[in-house]
Amino acid sequence: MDDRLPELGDLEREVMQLVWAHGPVTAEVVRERLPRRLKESTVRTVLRRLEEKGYARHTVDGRTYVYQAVEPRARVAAKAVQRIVDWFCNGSIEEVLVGMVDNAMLDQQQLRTLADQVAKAKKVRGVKKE
Amino acid sequence: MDDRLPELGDLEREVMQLVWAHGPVTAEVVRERLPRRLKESTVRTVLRRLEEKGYARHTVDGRTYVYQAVEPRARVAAKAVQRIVDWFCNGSIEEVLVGMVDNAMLDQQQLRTLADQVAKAKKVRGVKKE
DNA sequence: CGTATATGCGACGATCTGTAGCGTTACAAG
DNA sequence: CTTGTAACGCTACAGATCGTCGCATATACG
Repeated sequence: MDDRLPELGDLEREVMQLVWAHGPVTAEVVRERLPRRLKESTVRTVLRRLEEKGYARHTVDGRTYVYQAVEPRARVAAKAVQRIVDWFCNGSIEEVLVGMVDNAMLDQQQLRTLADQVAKAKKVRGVKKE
Repeated sequence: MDDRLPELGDLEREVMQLVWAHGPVTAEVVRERLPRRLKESTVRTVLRRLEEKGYARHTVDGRTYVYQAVEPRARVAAKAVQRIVDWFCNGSIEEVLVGMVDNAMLDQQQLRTLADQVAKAKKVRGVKKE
């Protein structure tokens, strides 16, 4: 229940972004969307590694592999943050938040607004829950 | 004003924790505090790399190097989080927070409490500012 | 059954890390 | 001044990642 996903390299993250952005995708689609022009095999290797690392999963359509994210972007981001919190602050989220305010990345009002939005978001789909 | 600190390895992070925990320290002190028994040169190398990466800085006391953190732990953690937010969510902190609530790492009430604590913390040392 | 095409595998060089040996230098005692 | 000692930086080296491919292979389709 606590799968620690491995870190991603720059290209890997870039590709993962595409997978998240454009629903299920094929290596070819990813290749087209990428800013740099990479060889098909490069893209496929990245996709495969992404799957090994647990970020993506594929299904076969004819003879084509279609990849899609295992977990939504927000959840993965949240886990990454959790890891940061563990590494640096013994799990004290508060310390991090304070640091962010300190660093002017976020102010109290913003934080409060977030709390409201989050509450609302949760309520909206809170019933079905997973 | 936007120095992106490089990532740290496990040992590097462990050592950095010690630097943060026990004020200015020498390689010897770090070595003693570490759980594993490493050679002095190993510790020195890590400390030096930590300095190259911008996490620590040293001053000379006699013929001994005394290391201390460049930035407080909370600020570094905050930057790390900021990076995550940029990577995964186009800078939308909200999305991450929602993800955390979703992931049961934190609930709305906790979030609200944090907002209060943060506001208070800021007020306490808000005047003198840095 | 042959051809085109999508796939996996293996590889290579660059970088990062953990870990340490070693030559060098500065300071204190003889 | 010479020498022993302690602290330092430098260089190294093996193991893991990552970005990037070339290539042999498998397979749907005509």
